[in-house]
Amino acid sequence: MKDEGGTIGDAFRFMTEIGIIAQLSGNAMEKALPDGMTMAQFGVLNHLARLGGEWSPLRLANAMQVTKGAMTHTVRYLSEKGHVAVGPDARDGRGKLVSITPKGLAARDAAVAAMRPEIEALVKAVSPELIAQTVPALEKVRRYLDERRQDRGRPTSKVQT
Amino acid sequence: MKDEGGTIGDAFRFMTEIGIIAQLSGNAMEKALPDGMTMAQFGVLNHLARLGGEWSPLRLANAMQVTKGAMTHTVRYLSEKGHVAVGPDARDGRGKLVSITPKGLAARDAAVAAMRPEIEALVKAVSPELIAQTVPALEKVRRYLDERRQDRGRPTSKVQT
DNA sequence: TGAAGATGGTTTATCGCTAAACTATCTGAT
DNA sequence: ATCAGATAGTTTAGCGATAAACCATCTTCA
Repeated sequence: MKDEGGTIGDAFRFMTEIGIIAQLSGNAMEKALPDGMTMAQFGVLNHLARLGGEWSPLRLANAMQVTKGAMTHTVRYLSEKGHVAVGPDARDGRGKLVSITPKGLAARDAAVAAMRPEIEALVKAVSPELIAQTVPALEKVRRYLDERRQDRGRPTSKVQT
Repeated sequence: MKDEGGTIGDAFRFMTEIGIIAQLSGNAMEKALPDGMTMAQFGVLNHLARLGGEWSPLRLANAMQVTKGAMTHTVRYLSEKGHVAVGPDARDGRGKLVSITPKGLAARDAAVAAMRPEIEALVKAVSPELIAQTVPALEKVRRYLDERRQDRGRPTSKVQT
């Protein structure tokens, strides 16, 4: 690297740290979550709990930023556990509609409660201000990467949260 | 969440963004990398290229923050491609020693060259200062998580870069 | 010296993700 | 009205990761 220590080097460090944090934190959270719930499952459950309504698998996949194949798997799992209800879309014979069940809502609340102490410990140890200040920068990077992805991949429609 | 919008909420956003960025950026990099090289393989190759010498798989696993089982797989793959040489450890009949080959060095250099334009575009689009300023906070979070991991998991020895 | 426990590495089971191929249905243009 | 192309969802193959079980070897200590 002829830029050693410069902006490229910083970006490299940035991405390395991001990767490790994602892995370690996801792992720590999954250990804390009840009933062997995974972060992928929690993400969908939390999304449905916060926004409510009926979502097609594809819309969920876009919101979670994963492929539709991955969402097929996650939805099936949640459905088997009774955490979401899956039905046909009356207006579109190809489509399905997913909504959270009371059991799913309870599981989501339990998951949030289980993660809270872990997150509180992290925030306290690292400094609440530091974390809060970092969020805008992360959002900017995420938005950039998301736009690039739309360009390169197939036109899977815009992400609509 | 009774803390909606507070420090817990910030931490939650923080981790969500981190997770998405890790996934999208890792994915973008792997698309740019030559010969179907993955980030896991590049990580090991880059590590060996920068620090040199002979490394046991376990030490590599600690440096990359993955389990030894994962490293077994990555090392075997790199070895099959001729990017690393794997031999027995003369001082320890159980151990192995891994070192980078000239071919591996060349592959690593090609990988760095392939990633550079992607990273430059990201840095330019997001702001070099913003990224550089974020790194220390990320390092602090990563260190915290790493320490927690040592506590919880089996005592796999300290990480020694 | 000899047995118990620690440690390095591999393997297997399970889950997550992507990419790409495939089915079924919808839409739009002629 | 029909047919080509777009779109929703599933499936399969392949890689990454963890956790846990399992060998082989090393270390320690009584």
